[in-house]
Amino acid sequence: MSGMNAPTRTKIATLHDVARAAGVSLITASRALSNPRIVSEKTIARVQQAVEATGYIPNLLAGSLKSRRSLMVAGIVPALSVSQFLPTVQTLTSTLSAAGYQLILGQTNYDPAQEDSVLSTMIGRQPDGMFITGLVQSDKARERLARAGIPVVETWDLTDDPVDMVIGFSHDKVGREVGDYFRKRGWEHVGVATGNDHRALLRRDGFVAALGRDVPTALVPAPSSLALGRQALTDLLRAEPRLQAVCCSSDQLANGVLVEAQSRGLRIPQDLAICGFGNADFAAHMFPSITTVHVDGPEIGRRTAQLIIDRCQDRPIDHKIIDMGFSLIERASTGG
Amino acid sequence: MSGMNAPTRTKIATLHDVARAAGVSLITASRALSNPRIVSEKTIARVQQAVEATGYIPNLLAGSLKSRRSLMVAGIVPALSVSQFLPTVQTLTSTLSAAGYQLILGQTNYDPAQEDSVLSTMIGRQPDGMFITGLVQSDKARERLARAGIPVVETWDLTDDPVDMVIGFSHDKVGREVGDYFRKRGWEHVGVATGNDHRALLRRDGFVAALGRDVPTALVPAPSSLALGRQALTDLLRAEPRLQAVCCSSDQLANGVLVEAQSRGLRIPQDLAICGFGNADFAAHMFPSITTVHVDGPEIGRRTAQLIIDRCQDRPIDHKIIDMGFSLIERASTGG
DNA sequence: CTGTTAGCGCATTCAT
DNA sequence: ATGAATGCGCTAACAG
Repeated sequence: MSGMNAPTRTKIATLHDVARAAGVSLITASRALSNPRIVSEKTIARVQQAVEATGYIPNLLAGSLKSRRSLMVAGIVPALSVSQFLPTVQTLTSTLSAAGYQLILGQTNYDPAQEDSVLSTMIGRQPDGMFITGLVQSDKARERLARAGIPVVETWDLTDDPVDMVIGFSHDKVGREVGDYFRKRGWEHVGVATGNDHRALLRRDGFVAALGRDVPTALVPAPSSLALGRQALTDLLRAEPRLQAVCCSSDQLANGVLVEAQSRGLRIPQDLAICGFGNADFAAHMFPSITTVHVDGPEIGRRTAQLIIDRCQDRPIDHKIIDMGFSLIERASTGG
Repeated sequence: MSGMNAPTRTKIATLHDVARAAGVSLITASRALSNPRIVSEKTIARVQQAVEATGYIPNLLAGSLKSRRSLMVAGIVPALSVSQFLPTVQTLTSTLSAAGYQLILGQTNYDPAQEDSVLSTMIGRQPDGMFITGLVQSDKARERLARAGIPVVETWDLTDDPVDMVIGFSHDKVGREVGDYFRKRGWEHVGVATGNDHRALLRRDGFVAALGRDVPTALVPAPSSLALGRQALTDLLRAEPRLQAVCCSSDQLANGVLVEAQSRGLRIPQDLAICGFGNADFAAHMFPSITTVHVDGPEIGRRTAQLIIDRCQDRPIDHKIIDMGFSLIERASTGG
């Protein structure tokens, strides 16, 4: 099996071949496929037949170049493994797909330099719109995006000054609401387990502000995981053996804290209360179920897609800044 | 804020503008950017400066059309939420990215009709290669892929007759190995919790074959989740109250079975043994840790990327069929 | 309803 | 080391 090479690239059918096989002009073949209403039934049938016969698949690169519509939307995520964003990307993809658009995904790995380069490459592919998790930080990137002249939706955060549109919620407010909740429950010895990404740290700041005092914090690298949650609780218990409650920056971390607690024979919530973030699919079904902050990820994806589609079809947009809000869901892990 | 419209699309700089600003010809500007070795330093500097001044971003659509290299690789997954494949897609993306290629993702939602249409659209975008989870089923799709004349890698399964290349493992063998393990452990009352996707069912068939007798089976819709695992155990216990061990088609399901068992006060593994599949990141860190079948997902992604890159650069490929194998990892959930 | 002409932005010839 | 011409495959604009 050594020395094998690529299959011989047989000549690929172009629209030209289809037109010839159908006995019509190039443009008629083109219209029969992309705008059939203005072509006679007979012609359409003959073109369809020619397509079958030749195995023609339209070259979207060429079509997009001429029509200036690529039917692609670029999406930027920190990493695919950040499961937090998956439901959003999922509905984004489906909604776009239903309207004939396709998503091309780029990863930044939480690295600003990569963000800039990925963004440029993406723009170079001439997408009709752009989805971004978080806010675009660098001024250079903001300007490039603005100049691209396409709809851009920043998500999972809020700002008064988006590149174009923004749809998300305030991480500071999330932190404060959880902080208030912890304060009201009267726990004295509280800890935080948080990823080191920008938005998680914003939530932690809000949490601390609402609590009115600093608290022991276990900082773990993003993306977070169950294993990191176990480690975080281990660290927190070392720093504060009397720990009563832990606020986590994700449900994955909360899950890890829960498992580590159970492995130490701690009862949840009597010995240790746990709060997560994100309302992941498993949070409601753990034993005990996990108190968390619900954010409507799927809806963010759906509305982002709709905003982009509307813009592409020149429909007016009502609001450039959309606050999706959030809600604290009290479950068994905090005795709710 | 009503009636807002798209930002006015300012004229976007093309290579023509850059060339004019730099006082060189179009092609010299092109070479300065994409093949700088054959251009004088002075010229390169002037072109770079012109790029900065104009904010030029190359139109990759146009470049790809002419050069017949899009630097894109298409990937097909059942759904992004199938976390099983995420590590593979992750390394695939990174490895491709390091070589200058970008991944465009398509979802089939486990629907053959969607698979065909997504495949065509993908081919139309002129990718330089294609990654597919599972084997391509329909003959039509196989032929289209073959005609596209690009490297195609089917993954996470094996076959003697791939469209082009295949890299994965035998699901039948996985099922048999787990079945043998269960048989040797001497459990009498055994159940299966499985997703209803093709590959999971292949593993179940192997499991049953090795066990030598049929067993109660809880069938859940793909993609599987913790909640579905809880439901599956509930169903299995109703069918067989004396249940001693459960074989699950994913670690997510196994996790759900574990949680449901714990919520019923069952001890793992004394009252119920559990085996998963996939060796998800959390499997080793659960309490108790989950026995599972390890598959090297990241390596599948890496090697797929390498195969595609090698083909694109006309390097010979050693093997078109690569068996990655798998290994049963015995952990606490089966008393290992 | 159908056809002709032109050109999207770039890279691959071939020339110098 | 640089440039002029050509065309990738398709669709928008204007004919008929």
